[in-house]
Amino acid sequence: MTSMTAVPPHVTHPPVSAAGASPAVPGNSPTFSPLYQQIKALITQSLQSGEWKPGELIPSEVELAARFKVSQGTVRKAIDELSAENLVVRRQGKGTFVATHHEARAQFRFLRLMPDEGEPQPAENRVLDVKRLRAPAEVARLLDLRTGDPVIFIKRVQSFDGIATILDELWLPGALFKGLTTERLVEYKGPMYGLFETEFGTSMIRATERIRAVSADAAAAEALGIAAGTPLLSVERVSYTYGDRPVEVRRGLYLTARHHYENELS
Amino acid sequence: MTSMTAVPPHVTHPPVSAAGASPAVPGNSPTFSPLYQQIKALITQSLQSGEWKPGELIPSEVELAARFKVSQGTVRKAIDELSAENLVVRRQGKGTFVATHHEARAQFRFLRLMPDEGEPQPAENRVLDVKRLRAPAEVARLLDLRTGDPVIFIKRVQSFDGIATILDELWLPGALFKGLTTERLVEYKGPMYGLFETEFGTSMIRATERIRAVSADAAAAEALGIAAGTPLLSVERVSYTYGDRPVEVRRGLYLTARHHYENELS
DNA sequence: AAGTGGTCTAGACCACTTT
DNA sequence: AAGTGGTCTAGACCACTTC
Repeated sequence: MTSMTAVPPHVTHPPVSAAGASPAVPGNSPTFSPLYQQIKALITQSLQSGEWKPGELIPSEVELAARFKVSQGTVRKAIDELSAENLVVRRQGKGTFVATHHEARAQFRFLRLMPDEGEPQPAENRVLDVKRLRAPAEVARLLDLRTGDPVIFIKRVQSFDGIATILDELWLPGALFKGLTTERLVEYKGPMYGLFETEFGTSMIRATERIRAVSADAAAAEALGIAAGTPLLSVERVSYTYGDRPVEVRRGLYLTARHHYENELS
Repeated sequence: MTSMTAVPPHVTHPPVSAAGASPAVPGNSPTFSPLYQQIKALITQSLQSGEWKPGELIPSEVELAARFKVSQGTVRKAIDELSAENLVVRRQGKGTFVATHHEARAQFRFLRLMPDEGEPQPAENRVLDVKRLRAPAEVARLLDLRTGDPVIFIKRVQSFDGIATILDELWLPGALFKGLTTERLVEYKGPMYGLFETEFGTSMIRATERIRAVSADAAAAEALGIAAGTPLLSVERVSYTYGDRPVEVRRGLYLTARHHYENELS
C-alpha cells in the first residue's frame, strides 16, 4: 500500500498520470506493491471490520471493480488469493462468501486427528474447567500480551465413539472474550471456533502447531482414562485472526491408539 | 482431457467449430475440462517423460503458447497451478524451471522436524542396513505392488549436532531402484531425494504422513542411544511421483526432546 | 536491447444459479 | 432472462535478468 488511495495507478488505456505519487524513480520505489495486492488488503480490511460477516455474500466482482475503479480481472486476482487462503469461498453462479466455521466443510480444517478405521466422527465435548487468570509468561509471549494480563483458561476432554481421546487446555485473551462463561461453552453445539466467531466476532484464520511425543502424567492419565506413562501426542497450537494477531493458545494431548494425526506434504 | 488433441477448442475470435467433438449437449458434456487444465496435463506429461529434467529451464510462456496454439494467458494459468503444486519454480526475468531436490530451499519441504532453539541444521546420516527383500503385505498395499514383489529396504539414523534424532526405515519398489547399493547411498552427499532424482529419474512430488506417539522399543532405544520406553513420534510417510504413483514408504521415529514437528494450518 | 515472467485492462463467451 | 463466477483471448506496460 503506497501510492493508491482514491485514484489507483492505472497503466494502459487511460493515460492518466500512471505511477502517480511515487517518487519518480521506479527501480528504487520503496515498498512498491501491485494493484491487486492493494485491493486484496482493502477487501481484507472490510472483512476484519465486519462490513461483511462470516457466511455472508460479499459484493460481486463487477461491483468491487467499480468501487475500487479497477478492472474486474484485478479484483479477480485479489479474490483468488483470499480464496486460496480460505478467507472467502467462491461459488459459481451464486457469488463469493465470507468463510465461516459453521460448516461441515470447515470442521476438520484445524483438527487433523483422524480415525485409523472408518469415517471421521463428531466429537463429544466435556468441559472440565473454565476460569479467569493472569497470563503466565509463556502464554503472554505467544498471545502478544504482558505477563499478568487477564486470560481465560479452559480445560476440556473430547471423546470419539465414547472414548476419551483429546485433553485440551486453552488460553484466550480476556479482553476479547469478556462474556465467555462455562454455561455458554457447555450448552453450545458445534465447533468452538463457531462460537468464537458468532458470539465474540473473532475469526480464526490460520494456526501453527508444534508436535511432540510425551508420556501421560497422572493428571492426563486420569482425565483420559489411560495408564500413566502412555505415549501421547502433544500439540501446541497458536491461532491467528486477521492481521496475523494471535488470539488463542492451545495445548492438546492426543491419544493415538485408534487415531493418527494426518498431514499432507507438498 | 476429452475433446482436445491437435486443435484446441478455441472460443472467441477464431470462430472455429468451438466445442468441437463434444456430444452436442453442453450441460451434459461428460468430463469437460477447461483448456488450461488440458495444457497443464500436457506440460506435466513432458515433465514426467523427462523432456525437461529437474533443474532445467522449460520453454517460455510465449513458446508454449505457440506450441499448443493457445494464448499466453492460458499457458500462464496452467503454469500458475504447477507452480503452486511445487512442480516448477518461476523466476522473474529468467524463466520457469523444473523443481529439484538439489536446493537448500527444497530440503525442508519434506522434513518438518525443527530444532526448538536455533536454526535448522543439516543432518548427518548413518546407514545401518540396505537389503533387497520381498514386500510385506502392508508395504505392498501402500506401494501398489503385490505381496512378495521385490523391494529395497533401507535403515538409517539421522543426527543433528551429533545427537541421534531420527531412526528411519524405508521401502522402495525394486523395479524403480535397481542399481541402488549401500556404497552409493553412503557416499552420496545431500538429500536422499536428490539421489533418487538424478540417479534413478524418480521425482518425489508430494507425500502424506500419519503421525502417532509411541514408546521406544529395545531396538529403537539402542539405535538412538536413549532409554527404552522414551516417547517417540512415529511418522509414516507415503511419497508420490507424477501421476500420484506411490514410490516410497517410510517409517521414521523422531526423538522430540530438542526438536518438534512443525505444521501450518490454514 | 532483448527476453522472461508479472501486472493490468477490456471484452467475449461459458457454466451455473436464481428469478 | 439476468446475474455470478470461470475461462479465454489480445495487447499493453512493468520489473528483472542477461547480453
